Amino acid sequence: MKNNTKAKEAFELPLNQILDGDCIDVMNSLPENSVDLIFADPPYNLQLKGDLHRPDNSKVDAVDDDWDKFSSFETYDRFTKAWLAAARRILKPNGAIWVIGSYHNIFRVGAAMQDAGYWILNDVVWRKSNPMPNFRGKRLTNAHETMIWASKEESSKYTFNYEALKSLNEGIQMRSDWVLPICNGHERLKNDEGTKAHPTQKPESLLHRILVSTTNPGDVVLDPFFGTGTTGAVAKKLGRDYIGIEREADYRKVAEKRLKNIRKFDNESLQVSTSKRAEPRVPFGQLVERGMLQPGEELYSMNKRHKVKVRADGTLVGVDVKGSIHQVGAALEGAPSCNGWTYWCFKRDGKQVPIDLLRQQIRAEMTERPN
Amino acid sequence: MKNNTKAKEAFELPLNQILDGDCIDVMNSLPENSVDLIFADPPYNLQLKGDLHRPDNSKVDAVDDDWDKFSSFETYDRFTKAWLAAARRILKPNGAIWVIGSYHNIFRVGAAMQDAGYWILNDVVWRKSNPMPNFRGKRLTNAHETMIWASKEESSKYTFNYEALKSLNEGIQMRSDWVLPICNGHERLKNDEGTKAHPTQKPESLLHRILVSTTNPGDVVLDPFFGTGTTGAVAKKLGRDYIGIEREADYRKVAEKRLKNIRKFDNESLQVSTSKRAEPRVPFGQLVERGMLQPGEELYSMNKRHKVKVRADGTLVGVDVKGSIHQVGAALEGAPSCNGWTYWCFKRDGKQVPIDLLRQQIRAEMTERPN
DNA sequence: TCCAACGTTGAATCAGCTA
DNA sequence: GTAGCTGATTCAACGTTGG
Repeated sequence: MKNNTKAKEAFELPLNQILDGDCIDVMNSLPENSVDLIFADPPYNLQLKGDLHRPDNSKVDAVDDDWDKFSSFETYDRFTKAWLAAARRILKPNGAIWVIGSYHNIFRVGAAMQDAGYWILNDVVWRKSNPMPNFRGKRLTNAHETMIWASKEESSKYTFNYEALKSLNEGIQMRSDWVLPICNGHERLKNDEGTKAHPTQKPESLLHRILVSTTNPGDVVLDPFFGTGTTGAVAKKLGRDYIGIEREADYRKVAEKRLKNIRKFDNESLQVSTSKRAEPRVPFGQLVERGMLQPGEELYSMNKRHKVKVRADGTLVGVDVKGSIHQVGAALEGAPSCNGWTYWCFKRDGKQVPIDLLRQQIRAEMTERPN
Repeated sequence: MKNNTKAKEAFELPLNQILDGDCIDVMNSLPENSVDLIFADPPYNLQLKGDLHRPDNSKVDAVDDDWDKFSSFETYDRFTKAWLAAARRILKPNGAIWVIGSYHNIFRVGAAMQDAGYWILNDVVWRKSNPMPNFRGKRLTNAHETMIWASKEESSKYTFNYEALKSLNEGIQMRSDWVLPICNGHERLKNDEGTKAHPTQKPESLLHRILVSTTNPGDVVLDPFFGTGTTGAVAKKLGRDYIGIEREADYRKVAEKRLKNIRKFDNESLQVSTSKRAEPRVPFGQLVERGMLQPGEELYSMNKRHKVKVRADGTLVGVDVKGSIHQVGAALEGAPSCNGWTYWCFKRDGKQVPIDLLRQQIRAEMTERPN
């Protein structure tokens, strides 16, 4: 949504494409402040092999275990810092990032994110409903992966579709632990030999929840470790623009083919539940101006303990208090704040009616005739 | 088991006591290679700012204690490295450690553990069955904490009671995500004023599972951030020796009293009761996320009188009505309530199929491997 | 004594706009 | 930048009160 036009004008973003190359180089070639969301599934560094990403190209001759271990972590950390910095540069000021990992790498990644200035919003556990068991019985079944959701900086006004997520969860606030199956069956992409095309293909359900919750239609979503393109596939279905970066030709090929066959859902289905916050603000004074409430008319608190009078300027006056509907409600309740819209009622035909009903009438009129 | 006699001979360990002082100093005063397991619940460095109120205007009693305040990440990292090093020195070669934390600190702690030479065995998610909600609707409910289980070094022959844990879990391999309630009710210790004695008391069930799985009777368990002594209490019940370190006199006092009243279980009572699990709740949104139903797909009422469309967030939209499967069903029927699962059908191969069939599929997957 | 209604609480990085 | 005002927002357990 919103202010993505400026950057696009200055430098046409390569939308809905898969870019070939090292993700750090490619991200550095993109304009700063141009991307709404980044989803990153970086190498997990499972065995700390030297073949990962090695900026200095030096080959480590392991002589001593401790030293080798240290240098390997260091190499991984350098790589992590580099791609996180490149990613942060291209994020819009209100942009956000998701990174997924396992215990092998996620602690280093999370610390690097905090050090880079990202502001962690939640860590989210993907609890796999069908994980691989621990065959040797030497440890617990490794049944989850960890995702870190962070904004570009502490002050970022990040996107969070609270109501949509609540709807996805049958009316109960979504928690930080998500139960979803791993990617297998028909969804799991195979290569020409019939074996899996990518070792760690993520399920579309995971990306669905991420994109529905933290992006809006039309947003630009970038994935620096695109793989077989799950991020792009879900983004396309959901009417978001994607940018994929992948240096392995085999993966790009599989992803291209996959994306070609994806169709966007129709617009109506992409509408999600919104919160009251998103609705237009209606000043209380408007109810008086429009004659929906008369100056001098009495309002009653929900709990029937308090009575006040409406004044011509849309303020309320009671015993020893006057001010806005919110201020007077808070003062009478001795509360730090009060939502006057849901606190006050008026009388019609002998019945108590919440004033919020009048606001809803005005809002309904506004949507009938916008502007 | 275990060769703990040697160290004890040279320096009598202060077993089953609470030691007063800074945990780093105290640990440094203990002999090296002398402890079987360490459980650590260090300060989380929450960095809370203003007050937080619930929607009913009551104020959240936040963790604002001085012991949780650090001036910067750097300060926190120095503290973390120091206590982790002191802890590692006193661990036996085959010893192990558990550290618990939240996203505020756990990534820094995990990275520091790897840097210090600990070998991570699992990260374990404590999924709280009754977490505090996110009152402002700005993020996901922070419904879990993360624990890191690590051995002193890669080559350590750590203790893992696979079979005991499996029987704790009704015969199924224990996973890395544990569902346990937070500590409240009678278990929550109060001070003389009737308020909570410690802001972050951990549930005994958590320590029970940790000690059963990774220690043996007679092992020495050390807790450098003892607080009100949950680790000691469970250790005593389970016939392990404990060493607590706590610098706050108030906490020590509460813990002393608590521990005095604890009795060791006889072996028979170590059996845990297994309760039948209720059928897991499956949100309708999950059918959409998983692609079992597409956004835009049409659903039909059982009586064929109504038709609606599925949206990306798991809500339905029809003529003049939108909401959850239950809400829309009730609205269209003019009924006070409606079970959407049995009310709606979708079409497959020209036949009407109840959506409840899809829920049953998901439940079947879940019960293949319950936690 | 029991049940329903109501109140309390928990490791929390919890607002956005206008002047 | 910041001061001020509007006004949006909660789930599961446990405990207490009142009939």
